[in-house]
Amino acid sequence: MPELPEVETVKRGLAPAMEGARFDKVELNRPNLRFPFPPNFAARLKNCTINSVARRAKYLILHLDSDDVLVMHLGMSGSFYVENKNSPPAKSDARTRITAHDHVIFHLSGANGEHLVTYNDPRRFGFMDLIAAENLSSHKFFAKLGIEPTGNSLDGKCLARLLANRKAPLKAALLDQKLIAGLGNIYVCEALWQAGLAPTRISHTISTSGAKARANAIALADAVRDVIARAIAAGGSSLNDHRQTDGTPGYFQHEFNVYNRENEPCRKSHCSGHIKRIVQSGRSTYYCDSCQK
DNA sequence: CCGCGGGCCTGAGAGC
DNA sequence: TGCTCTCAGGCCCGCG
Repeated sequence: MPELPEVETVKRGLAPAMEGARFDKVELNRPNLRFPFPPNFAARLKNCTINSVARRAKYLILHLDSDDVLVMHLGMSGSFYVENKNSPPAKSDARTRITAHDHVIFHLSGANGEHLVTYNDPRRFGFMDLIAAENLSSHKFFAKLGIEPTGNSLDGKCLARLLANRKAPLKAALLDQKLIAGLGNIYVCEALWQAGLAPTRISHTISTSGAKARANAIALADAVRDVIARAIAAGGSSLNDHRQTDGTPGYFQHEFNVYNRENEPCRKSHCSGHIKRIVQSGRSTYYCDSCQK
């Protein structure tokens, strides 16, 4: 599922139930997800209090009152579901019928009440790990991550610097977490369309030298930040697996301009092109070859 | 160092 | 109905 906007949506959904709360019990329904759980996983969490819920790139990070940090990744199909133990869900609740692949259940109690937080992940590409707090920033998950596309720090100049000397097509460069952290297949396609740039274009042609290349860099940086911000505001995109923590889907898929729109008309004003699908580095790319240059 | 392809898993949907 | 095939939002590893 999840790219940055989906993980950010999940983070915001988890925070009210988790921040300040204590793990009363951790149930594991299998020994591993993508990787085995770390040794004594449940015991090391039990009775710990969660100081804060954070996100870096597509990782969820729970800072605890112990020496451990709980790091969680949703992989392709992971989702969390939050229930208040003392107020059962309404009959119309979006999730009640789904129970297969509930691999981890956190039992929590805190100032906002008692909650069950359930992790579900059909494909099990997600994982959970405990990392020593003092080693967090140097850990291999985080040491090489690039800039966050939220806020204002990713501007044209910064982006041009990241793309300098790169021969890979823009699509591959934007997917590289070491350059920009958190973009995935959907939002890269959407940002390139919004910026009017072809996904096949060689990265270093976006640069700080020359007025046109500079304008391209600014347009692309603006498009990346705008797409991510709008997707977060919409609660992310739900194709198959992504759910907000109350079981409802995200809504940004209704705002897709290219993703999953093969053969449909381009939505850029005055463009009469149609959306193409090609494969780059083994992944689908959707774009308009009429207005993306 | 850089860029690419394969593999990890299950499920949904298309085509026969 | 049911089989087989393809594809899916991520990431790591190893190769050239």
